[in-house]
Amino acid sequence: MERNVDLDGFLENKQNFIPHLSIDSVIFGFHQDQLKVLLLRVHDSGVWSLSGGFVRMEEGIDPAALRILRERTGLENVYLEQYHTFGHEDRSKKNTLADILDFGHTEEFRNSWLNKRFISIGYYALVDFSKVNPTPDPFSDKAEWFDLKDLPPMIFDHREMIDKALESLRANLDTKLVGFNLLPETFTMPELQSLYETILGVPLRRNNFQRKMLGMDILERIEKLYTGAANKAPYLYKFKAPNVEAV
Amino acid sequence: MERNVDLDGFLENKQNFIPHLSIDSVIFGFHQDQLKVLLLRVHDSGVWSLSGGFVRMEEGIDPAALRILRERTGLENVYLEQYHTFGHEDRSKKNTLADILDFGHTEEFRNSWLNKRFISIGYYALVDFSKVNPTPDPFSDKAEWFDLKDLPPMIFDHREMIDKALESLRANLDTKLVGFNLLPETFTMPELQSLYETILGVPLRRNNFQRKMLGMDILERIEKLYTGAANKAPYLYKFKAPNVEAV
DNA sequence: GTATTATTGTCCCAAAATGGGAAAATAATA
DNA sequence: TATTATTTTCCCATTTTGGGACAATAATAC
Repeated sequence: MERNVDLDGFLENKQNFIPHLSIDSVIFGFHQDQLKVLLLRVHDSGVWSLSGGFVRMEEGIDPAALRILRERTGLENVYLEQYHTFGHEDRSKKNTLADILDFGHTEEFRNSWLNKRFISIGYYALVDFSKVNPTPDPFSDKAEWFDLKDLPPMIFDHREMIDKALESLRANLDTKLVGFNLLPETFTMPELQSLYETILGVPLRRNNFQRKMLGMDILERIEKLYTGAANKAPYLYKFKAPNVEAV
Repeated sequence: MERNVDLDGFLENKQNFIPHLSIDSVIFGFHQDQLKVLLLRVHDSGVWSLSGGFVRMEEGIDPAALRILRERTGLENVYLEQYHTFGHEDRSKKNTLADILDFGHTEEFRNSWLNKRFISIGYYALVDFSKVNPTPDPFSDKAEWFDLKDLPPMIFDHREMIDKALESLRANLDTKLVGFNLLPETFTMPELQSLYETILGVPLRRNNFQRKMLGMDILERIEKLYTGAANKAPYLYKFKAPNVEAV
């Protein structure tokens, strides 16, 4: 079965990437009170992967991660954080690309640098869901958001990479005040609370949550009110400090 | 100037290491109320480095880090934690080995895989100072403990690697109860407090520190008392949970 | 208009955790 | 037996957190 997958120069590593080393990013978004991750479907398969890529010989790893992210989302300024490097000896031995992609030049692929053992540097990105333009890469034919609680089969160890990214995000949520990067410019207090509840996986109390957030003096209350329903309209807030600092 | 530095097979990568990828470990110890790091002196130079090494083609990165650690300290079971991967494009362009080591086969070295750009996975280890047997590696002629507040000139970006490791250690100190790995089996409360004060860099209150530690129900009080001076002898404690869990 | 309903925003008090001073205990020495 | 230095415990004031109740308000129902 011949599939028209264009790996322009990839198989021969014409772009001069560092061998055995990759970058994978868990792209988090928040939509309809759910935490989402952007995944790529490996060509004509039921197997999905994180947004990944390789590091050029003269390129820093942070710039490489940002470049890859730009290509998958269209976004220039994203909050990005390196959280763990995955290097178990057989992390890429299950659900390998060679197993999934059986297009024409299979033999060429199996022997190429792409089919070797890889150590992958894990990043997670926090983006404004509505601003993302999901774009597949040469290994995939589709880019789609998935609910974190309903993930599809995934390539390699990408499932564990997501789990660990969520763990890191949780740990950083309070200390680094990082959640705002998942929301649009302005938001209501219930929206912010829902975000925190979803990430942490626990319900929080309205009154105490509001007290804590306002007490930190990081929110600016926009005077205008929100369009609404048959009840009191919530205020809109914006985050005082500019979003996006990490990396 | 010809120096007798034996890099048996290193220059030609006979051991089949993954190119462009290294591991560096910040080995922390605690001695005389000071936080120490174990450093290696690059052959006949005033420049020092962390304990580092490379990953074999079929070897996981955690086992590789443990192997390197074993070679430098003689210890089998050490608390080891991966904290950050350093991959700035010119992180290895200052104080390079080629600059420092000017032994006979300089030309061979300059052209070898060792003199290329490296991405380094950073670990930190917490060890019982008294149990370590410091041992240099093929690139160094001396292994020595340094006070964290009095570090010598260091190769590459190893100084920043230490700074960032300390940052991570501080962040993990309370949540992961990791400090006990720096002490011997049994210790007194003032010793434990001194450890915390030294790592965190702030003075703590005796009474409240003790309340907090005892309140967590992780310490077992050994009934025997400590040999002493002209005052009340402190109790000895031991950590209930077995040390060494990470990695 | 007035009452109703569903939320949001605010207030208050009890419980728990923390800061910080002082007293009790004790091992050696004078 | 008193003194000294240090460890351990106790206690109270302050701050933070948990949790219930009430006031405010935007649309709808009457």
